[in-house]
Amino acid sequence: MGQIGVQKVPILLSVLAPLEVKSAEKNEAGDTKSRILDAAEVLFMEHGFEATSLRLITTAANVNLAAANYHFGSKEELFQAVFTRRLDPLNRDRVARLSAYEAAAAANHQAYPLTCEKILSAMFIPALTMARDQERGGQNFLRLLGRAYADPAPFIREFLSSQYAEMIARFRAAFGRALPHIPREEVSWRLHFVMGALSFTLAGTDVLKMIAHYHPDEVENDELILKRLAPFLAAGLRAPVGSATDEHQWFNEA
Amino acid sequence: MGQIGVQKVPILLSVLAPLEVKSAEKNEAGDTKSRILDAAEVLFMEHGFEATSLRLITTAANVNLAAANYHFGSKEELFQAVFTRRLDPLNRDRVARLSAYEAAAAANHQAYPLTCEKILSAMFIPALTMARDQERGGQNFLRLLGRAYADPAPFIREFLSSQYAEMIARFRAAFGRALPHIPREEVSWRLHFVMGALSFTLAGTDVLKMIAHYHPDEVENDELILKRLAPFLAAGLRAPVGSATDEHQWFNEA
DNA sequence: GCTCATTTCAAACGGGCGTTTGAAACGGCG
DNA sequence: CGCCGTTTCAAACGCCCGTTTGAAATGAGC
Repeated sequence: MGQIGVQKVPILLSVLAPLEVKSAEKNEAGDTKSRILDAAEVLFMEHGFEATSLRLITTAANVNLAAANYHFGSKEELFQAVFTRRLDPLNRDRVARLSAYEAAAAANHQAYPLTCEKILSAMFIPALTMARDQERGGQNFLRLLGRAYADPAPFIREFLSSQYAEMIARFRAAFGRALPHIPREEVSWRLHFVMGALSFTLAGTDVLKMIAHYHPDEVENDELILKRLAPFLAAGLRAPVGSATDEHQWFNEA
Repeated sequence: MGQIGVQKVPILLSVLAPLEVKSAEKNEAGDTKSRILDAAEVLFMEHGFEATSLRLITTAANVNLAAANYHFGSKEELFQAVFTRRLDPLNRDRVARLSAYEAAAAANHQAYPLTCEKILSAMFIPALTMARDQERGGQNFLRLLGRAYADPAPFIREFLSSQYAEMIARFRAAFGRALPHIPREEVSWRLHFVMGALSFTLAGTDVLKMIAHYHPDEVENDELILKRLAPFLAAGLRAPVGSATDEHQWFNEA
């Protein structure tokens, strides 16, 4: 009866309790909470937030319907839990990798500042590592992430914004140093475009499958896709900035 | 009683009927069908497909709930009607503009093939014209479009895919001619990235407002944003393709 | 073996959903 | 006017939703 209203109690107690790993006693992998998170990750990715019901999730996870509300409080909090589980470590890895690159470059005076390619690889390699690791969600989570970027629900936007704040600030600063001849504001916009192309690509929007006459084995391999995306983005980041006179070239001719 | 089952009847008859423009006799602009489309366009953009109810739409449009099903058949068909009304003319404009550029360039032998910038402007200018025209949906529709790209609902993906097929084929061919030294498959992927960055940008995902320290007047002005996006994309399209040896530069270093 | 906090469970609650219905209102036309 | 196809309307249908409830099961510690 005392489960709601003190939502974190189950979590805290399971931490304080002695570490009993209990092998795998349930039919599926993991305990109830993990099974819910795993099922929710896949179903949110496939159908979106609104179209995925708690009944669908708990049925797929083979747990009771009420377990979702018991462990996570609400559907929104479950959605956020799905993200924090993966996104927090991912962005920590990205920042750590960028810091490692910068430290190594600072030691070797010639290599500072970092190139755009090097900074992009600090963004991409952790994502690729995750995509290759089925136990960390594989490509499911990256597709979910790409789609969440375009979701209009306010709580999703605010949540992602807060989750990304630190990482974005670090990478904007790095790109600013890599592109000293480009105005800071332009760098900000280009970072925006980079995130857009990246999330759109990771989301795997089959809408535009026809755009790329891909080989079937490629679309299942994020690594090959990102190897195509990275040179594209690096060149865009380094592009000369459009001047006021370019305006006519772009938008005012006959 | 005979309204369902022959969904197009109201449309056909209104065409066959004598042209009575009837000024503006309703309190809001347009007839019932247009008012539903206008309200649906805004609400789908703000909340997405699943989270927008027909009751919300018909209330905002000041029409009876049943009018939505009477005129459009179902919620899905209403959604598609919202898109065809804007997207069909938009993509027709794009293809027509590209054809006009190609015809003009063919007359002037020096200017063939078109530059990437010219091809991109054939994609962007019609979108900008629409964004500036409040009577054609303004920026609302473009944001809706950007978000629909990432929507997982199968009927949305299939619908957009069919709506874009012709335009994409034409532009892929144009980019292929503009970039003869780049493999066709690579061009396809880069067109995919272009569409991603474009739709992500048009969707105006406030999630990443913090990425760009934008001036408030800029975020409301798609024209300025696209002027930043176009040079970025043109440079990416022209980027040297990553070779097998570049692989190590990107993803296998320490 | 009893206690008691934690977790699971079946059932229900209230409400919003897309859609359908049948009657009423409208409007051009013989 | 009376007809009849078209459109509007209030009401309802059946369904699924997120959440809550209170009891049953569980299991470690005294």
